[in-house]
Amino acid sequence: MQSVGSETDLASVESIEQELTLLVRRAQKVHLRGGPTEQVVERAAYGILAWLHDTGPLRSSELAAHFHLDASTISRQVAALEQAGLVTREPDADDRRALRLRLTDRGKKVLSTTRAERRGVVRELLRSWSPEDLARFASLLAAFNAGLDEHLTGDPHTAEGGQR
Amino acid sequence: MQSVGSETDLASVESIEQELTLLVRRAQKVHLRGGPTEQVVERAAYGILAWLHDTGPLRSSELAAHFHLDASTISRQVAALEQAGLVTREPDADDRRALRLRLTDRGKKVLSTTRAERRGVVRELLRSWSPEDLARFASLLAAFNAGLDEHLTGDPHTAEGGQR
DNA sequence: CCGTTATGGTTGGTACATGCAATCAGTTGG
DNA sequence: CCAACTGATTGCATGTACCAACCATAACGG
Repeated sequence: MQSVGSETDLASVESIEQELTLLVRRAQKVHLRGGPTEQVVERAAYGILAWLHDTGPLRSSELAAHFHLDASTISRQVAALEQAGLVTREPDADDRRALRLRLTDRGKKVLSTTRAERRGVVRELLRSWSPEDLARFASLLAAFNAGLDEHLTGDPHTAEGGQR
Repeated sequence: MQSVGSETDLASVESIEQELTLLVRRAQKVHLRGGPTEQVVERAAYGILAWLHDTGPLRSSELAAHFHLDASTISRQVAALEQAGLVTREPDADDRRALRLRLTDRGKKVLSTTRAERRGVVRELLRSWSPEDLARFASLLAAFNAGLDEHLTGDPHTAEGGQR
């Protein structure tokens, strides 16, 4: 048998599964205001603003692919963001069905304050961590996300218990 | 000043915040059936079953405290679990207002298959990781969760940007 | 040129997750 | 015994998400 995985590995996997379950449940509560006088940015909207900011104008479909969400979900969230004046939907010259989403100045400002606040919470949470652990955690999280992305992108069934 | 945090640390924090945002969004999709012929266990219900199994009979309020959720949320989810025959609500002898929640045999069976399936996905996702990284990720996640727990338990406001 | 099929996006309907406010029942301490 | 408290449930509102149906435009094939 090729690299069975020691008992220790299994214990790690079990522990990771457990902690992830808890994390996903609890982390949603760390939901923040867009700043002192700013409007609230929905948890879902924050991710969109951030990704739009970091990667430039995108189409709805590209956002949906990034988050592995249904197009309709993105559509509604984007509609809300536009309503709030945080993004604009410009017709795409190349394809008149499509729209390019772009942050407004207001959107950039709201993202910036919200992001600062969220980073502040994370920094506070990790206040006592060593720089090495911080760096490790960052890189392990990124690796995990990459694996998750692949898992969700590829065949959505291969990764079962084993046989089947 | 005490350990200002180097630029590298800041970059790690930013990266961690980013990855967590994505993780929380994406990880919810890894939602599984309770087994081949078993009923579906809601994402929320899985956590309850698992915690109940691992720590023995609990009250609703204790579950709510563990997950940092409102009592009403737990109440509904527990009602659904009872409906499905996965847990029982036994009157508590000490306090007749309270109920002790206990897994049924069926609940244990469903948990066991669901958990196996989830662990299978995680194992698959982490297939290529070194044992060291697995162990590190497990322990860092646990530490992060502990910090999160503390943050949510304690004053829900102290962890702002910094001064204030 | 049209049909046919494919693609980008929106809208209707539905389900789950969650919080707050109100309520009920039982407990505790004057 | 009454007041204040606590465990739990229920009503109501909101956010997140999916699927199915739909509209508009594109891309192809006669």
